[in-house]
Amino acid sequence: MNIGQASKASGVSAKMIRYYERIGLIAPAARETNGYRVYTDADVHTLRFIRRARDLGFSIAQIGRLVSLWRDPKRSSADVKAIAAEHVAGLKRKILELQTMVAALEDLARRCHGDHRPECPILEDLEGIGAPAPERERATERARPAAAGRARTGRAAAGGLR
Amino acid sequence: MNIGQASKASGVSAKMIRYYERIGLIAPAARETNGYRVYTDADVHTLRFIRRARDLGFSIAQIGRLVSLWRDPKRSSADVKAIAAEHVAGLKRKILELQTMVAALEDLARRCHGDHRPECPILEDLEGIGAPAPERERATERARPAAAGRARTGRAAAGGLR
DNA sequence: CTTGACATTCCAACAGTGGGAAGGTTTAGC
DNA sequence: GCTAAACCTTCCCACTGTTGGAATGTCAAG
Repeated sequence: MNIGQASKASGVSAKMIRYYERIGLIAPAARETNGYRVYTDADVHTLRFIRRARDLGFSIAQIGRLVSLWRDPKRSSADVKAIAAEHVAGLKRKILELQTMVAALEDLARRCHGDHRPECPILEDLEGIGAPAPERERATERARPAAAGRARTGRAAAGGLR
Repeated sequence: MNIGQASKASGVSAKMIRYYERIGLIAPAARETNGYRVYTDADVHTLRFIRRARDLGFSIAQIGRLVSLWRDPKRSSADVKAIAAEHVAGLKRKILELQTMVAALEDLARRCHGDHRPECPILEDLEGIGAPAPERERATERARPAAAGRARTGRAAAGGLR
């Protein structure tokens, strides 16, 4: 089976299959004399596993661990469950973060007339009008009780969630 | 004011300030004779605006539009509101996507013993045991009613959501 | 033999952000 | 006046995944 067939059969694009091979998530495929990669049904099975795991939002690193466990007959289901739990925790953190944004935005949007006039509570909020205290160094010293800091850090980390 | 002070005053890292300048989100800063960037209070104000917008999850592109509107005295609040609404819609889509994952994962985790034994419903799901039909081209033809397709596309796009 | 559908590799881009190197400046202390 | 620390500058790389394209090679059908 060529990469195109494996792609169709697994739902993973050929580009991604090559990428997964390159980063070591899957073993290098065998090659035909012409250099074409060859795939077996077992390979497709693995690719489908990966595809499904990606659909569930697991990171590549987590999928690597899941695949190892999957291949290991002596695995403990506890180890699998731990990875899932870790991932769920990350998802929930992310969801909360997004929900916080939605709540703030919907509140602002509700108060915005949304007409031809320029006055707009959304811009006023971004501008910092409604901020707790108007001191000069507000942005750093600000009351934002660690929420700001975590939002920052969380952003990079959360973006890395996937 | 040097970039370091502007960074502290705005809560935007110096790295990011330079980056925002490079991609054109903010105008190139004036330079001192030594080549150092100089910032005014107005610049810091803009940076704080951007910072707050990032905290609310707006993309750089959206922030660019928001800043333009902010600067435009003849703006319509409707335009601002539309950007916010667009963003909220994206956030909600993302939240739903993540919640769907959480629901599936929690269901699987609930059914997983999580002990020393290898049997694991989580791996079985990933493997495709519970899949609707075992035909060869399941993954592509699959009933996954556009949810998979959107998840795929949505992933790149959603990753790009913020 | 040509054409089209494959395959290959390599390079770039996306969104943001952090890290660091290699170099120039300024400032404070001595 | 010298030195060290704390700045600043530019440039390149990394991350996460995924897609796109270019340049080139191969195979099958007409």
